[in-house]
Amino acid sequence: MELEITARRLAELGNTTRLSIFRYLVKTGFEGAPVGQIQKEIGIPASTLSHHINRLVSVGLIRQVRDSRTLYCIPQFEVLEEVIKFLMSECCAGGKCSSGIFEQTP
Amino acid sequence: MELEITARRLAELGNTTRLSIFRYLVKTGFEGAPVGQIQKEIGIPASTLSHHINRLVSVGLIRQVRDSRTLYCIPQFEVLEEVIKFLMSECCAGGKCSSGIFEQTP
DNA sequence: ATTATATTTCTAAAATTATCGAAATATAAA
DNA sequence: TTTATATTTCGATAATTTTAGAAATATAAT
Repeated sequence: MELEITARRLAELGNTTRLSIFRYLVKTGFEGAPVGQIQKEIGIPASTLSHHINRLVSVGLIRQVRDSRTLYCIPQFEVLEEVIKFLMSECCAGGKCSSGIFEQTP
Repeated sequence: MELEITARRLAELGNTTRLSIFRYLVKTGFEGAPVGQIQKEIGIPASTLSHHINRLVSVGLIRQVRDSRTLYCIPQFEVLEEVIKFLMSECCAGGKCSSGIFEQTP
């Protein structure tokens, strides 16, 4: 179950366009950014952008809030954290990582 | 460039079968496991498994070492680390994560 | 040499994803 | 109420991925 949802989230992040979108949103922080602003940044047709944003929303990596005509996309840091945690579990946490830079504080 | 390769790696991890494979290998640690052992664990046809393993190899998440007839698959923790680092950059490192559990040691 | 084991390559079908123009919807401004 | 802005839905096509049986290869054991 957790593996399934994590795989889906990783898959959604595993596309250049979507990773760019998500990264841009992360850069904008907690307020996120309107779809139109993302479009200016990424430079793809609105329908294509909408499709990719929907996929990110579908796995919870983005939440949307409407302010009149403008639809804000807000990155869900907690969800990203869950993904990172999954990747780290049994790896860094288990002391298997070479560098140790991800050692969790006890 | 970094975004491209990271997206490809995320995409490879973003498949239930491959994530299971990779996770199993991570569990086995630095020695990794033979293809046949993975097959017993995951339970899919050899040709399908071979395909998925190849994809993981293609992005560097797995390295293969042959010992006579047996081909060992070894998880590349450093590569996984790179992926995690990318996801964390401008997020946790920038102090945007809610929990702070990923705060890097200064 | 023959047989057994481990794994891959080939091939082909089914499923999913990506792309984008055109039309539709929703909300606000004139 | 007409027009403009912001974004989505529809529909269709191209591209990629997934799946797996059958045949091939590679290496070792008998």
